[in-house]
Amino acid sequence: MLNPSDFLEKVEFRDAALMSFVVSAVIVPTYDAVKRDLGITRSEYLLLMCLSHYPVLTAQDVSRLSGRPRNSISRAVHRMLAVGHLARDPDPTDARQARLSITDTGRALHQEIAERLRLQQEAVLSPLNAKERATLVTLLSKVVGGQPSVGAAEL
Amino acid sequence: MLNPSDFLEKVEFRDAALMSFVVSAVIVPTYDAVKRDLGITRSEYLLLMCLSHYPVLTAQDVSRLSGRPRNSISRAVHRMLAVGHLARDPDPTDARQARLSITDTGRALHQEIAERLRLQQEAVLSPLNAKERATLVTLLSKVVGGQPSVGAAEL
DNA sequence: GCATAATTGTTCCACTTGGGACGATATATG
DNA sequence: CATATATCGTCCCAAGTGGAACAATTATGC
Repeated sequence: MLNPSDFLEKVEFRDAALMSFVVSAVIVPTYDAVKRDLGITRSEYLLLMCLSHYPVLTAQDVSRLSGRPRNSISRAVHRMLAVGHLARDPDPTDARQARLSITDTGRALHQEIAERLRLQQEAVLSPLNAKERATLVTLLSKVVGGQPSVGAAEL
Repeated sequence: MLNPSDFLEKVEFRDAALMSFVVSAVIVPTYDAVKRDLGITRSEYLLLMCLSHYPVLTAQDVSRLSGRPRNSISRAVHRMLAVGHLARDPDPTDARQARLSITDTGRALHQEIAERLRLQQEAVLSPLNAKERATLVTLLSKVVGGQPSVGAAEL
């Protein structure tokens, strides 16, 4: 029977394909489960994640951090506002932008999702021991640090 | 100014995020350019890639190899047939399925796209020397080989 | 052998996505 | 100070996506 991983021995850009395979193994099943169980889309989670790590951001900030277009963030903001995971206050110094911050329920939701992703990451990377794991992170960090212009991760 | 890579030091699943960042740096700009210059979508390229590595496949085979749903493959097959990058012959032993194969122009197109991806991969991974590169591949292969059930890479 | 189940490829449709344009506001320039 | 330019958030719309149902065909079970 044909298998998706058969490709990894043939593809012309094997290193990237291997990494993509590993990333997908972490993210895809987890997001499917998150969407099914919690009703949260990827854009919405990215929004919560951004606000979990920065106390106040504008929608534009989130767009730049996450690499998603502004209209996607705008939609996510409205949904998260409607369910109370977000607070929005007008910026007193600039009426164009609004100051977004996460609520307690939003933070709890983020932690639940992040924990799922972390657990799946541990499961996928379990074939590596601690030293190998450290080496992997070192190498990846070196690659990221060497990029001239930075895009965004497709989390 | 906020930067997408700021996240990589904060995110709860850093290893996967680092890998995702690197994969995106290879794939996203290249596919954008391929779509702009050559008018080929990701599903269509995946179809050509599958058929470049296997002489004859059914649409179902391509679906399983690429991890895309069958209707996406069906659409891609029709488009690639229309522009002559694909040939389709009925299977004499099973009238349900059709035998797909790539044409010379399709193969040339695949090679053009694969070369672009390979070049971008080399640029992104250029911070690593040959030994580091080999270590990275070894570690990634170990991870992939240790997965109990295999999904698909999001190429 | 015949009814039932499974498989292939396709079509339909609801949903998501992101580019472009827009009004409102802020900044830069002359 | 006035006008042009830039930025923020939003809305509209075309394009892409994948789930579900479907007809045609093949495999399976009794």
